[in-house]
Amino acid sequence: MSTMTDARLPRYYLIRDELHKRILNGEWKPGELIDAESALADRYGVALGTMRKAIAQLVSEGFLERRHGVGTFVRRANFESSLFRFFRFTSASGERVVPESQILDLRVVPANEECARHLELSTGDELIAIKRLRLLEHKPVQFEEIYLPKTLFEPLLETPAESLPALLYPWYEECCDQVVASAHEELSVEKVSVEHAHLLGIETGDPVILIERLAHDIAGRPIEWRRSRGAAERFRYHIDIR
Amino acid sequence: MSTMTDARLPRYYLIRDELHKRILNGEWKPGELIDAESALADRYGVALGTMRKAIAQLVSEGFLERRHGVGTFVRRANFESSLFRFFRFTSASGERVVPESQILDLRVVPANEECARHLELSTGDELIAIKRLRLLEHKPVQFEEIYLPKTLFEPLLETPAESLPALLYPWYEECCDQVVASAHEELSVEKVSVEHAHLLGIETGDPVILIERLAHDIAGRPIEWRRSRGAAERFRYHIDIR
DNA sequence: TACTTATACTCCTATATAGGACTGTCAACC
DNA sequence: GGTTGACAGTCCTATATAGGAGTATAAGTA
Repeated sequence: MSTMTDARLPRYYLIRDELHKRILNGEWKPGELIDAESALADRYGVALGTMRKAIAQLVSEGFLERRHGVGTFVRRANFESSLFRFFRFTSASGERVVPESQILDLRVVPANEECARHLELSTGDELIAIKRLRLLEHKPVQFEEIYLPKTLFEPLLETPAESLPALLYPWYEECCDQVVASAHEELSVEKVSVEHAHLLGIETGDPVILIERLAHDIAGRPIEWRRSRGAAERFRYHIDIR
Repeated sequence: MSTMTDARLPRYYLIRDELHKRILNGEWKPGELIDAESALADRYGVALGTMRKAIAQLVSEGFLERRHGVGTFVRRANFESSLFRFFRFTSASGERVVPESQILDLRVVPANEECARHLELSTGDELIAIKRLRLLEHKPVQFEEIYLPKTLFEPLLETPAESLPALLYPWYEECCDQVVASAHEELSVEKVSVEHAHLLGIETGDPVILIERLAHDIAGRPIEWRRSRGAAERFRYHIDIR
């Protein structure tokens, strides 16, 4: 709770930290109304403008939300938003679609060197390994290999594979108490292997997009390593430069 | 944008519009220093805080950039995030290099439907079309097709192709008074054609990354349409989410 | 010449204050 | 009972003012 504030930092920033702490330690819960900015300014002994700047900071960081004439609220965590950058499938009508999931394999395996490195484990540590196809209109669009540290995802082993949902992250949260808060994605292209061509229903030698993806929890610990392959043909990615 | 200011809008927002106009109409060019905020506050007859808020708005929109103790500048496009940066173009010593340019063709052509659409011209309007190879240690790594509206780039036609630099945007700025202020890039993958395979020195059927880029001036008018192809093997894109 | 210092300019933080704009509630009215 | 309107509470805009912090340049000094 250190008020050992570094005096060289601006005041509004120190107050941002104080408020931030009160959110993180649960004093103000998601969705709740916090004190009025004028009250907070008094309470912290700063001018209104300074308090507003501190709050504005937290708003821009996504922790708070203001409603004119009503109050300032702790923002509900908004996962689901788009922790995926690539492979966002859209239907003919243009809206986002979640491909169905068909589990091909689910077993406990010892971590190989690559998985261990990414998940920050030791080679040989137990992992849950999932292989699955993602389908759109019953046609395969993606083949995924997913690796999870067994210690964190025990409940998954007591779940029949058929009842795992297509969207895994909400399920991780509900059943394993593991929240994915950030991710790193790497995209490359390869010529499809015979095995993958067969799974994806494309010609041998066609290009596939390979996405390697490491997901982290709030504390930044890696909790899921995933490799997805899909036909490159329809793939598009775009960015704006300013 | 327009001075038909709606008095119901906040003042700082109206001033944002005024400043925005001065940027768009070229009074302040990209990279240039604008007036001090105190001077602007006087000039527009508002308090300093109000002017700062207007400027903050434009900063967050990416039009301006502040430098403490120095001044406020019109922001230049930052190509750090360009998709091109994810091609592995490194010299033997390991540092990033700008591939050399070898012009294969430069001529005036009538716009086809696709170019006309992107550049917001009419089919048949005159374009300057450039085809060139990008080389690294004398080996081709990228093939580019570039289309420019002839009316904006006349000086280019009086320049011998050999003397065009590898980096064109600074040259556009210097010789044609055209500043690239933003761009849109789209990535896709294709199996290389026989022609491109030959140019790039790769096997027929190998995957290539196709990047299409539309560059705009400060007012948002399209000024260059570019299509680049490079071996997918050298390409690896990565991104942090959240 | 080479280094230090002054200084003048920039943006940045912070205060105190006044009133406007928006929202939800509750009492008064028809 | 349903509508209206006052009201209190919230965030929002705007002003005026003071001094701090960072930067570049020019003047002064060894």
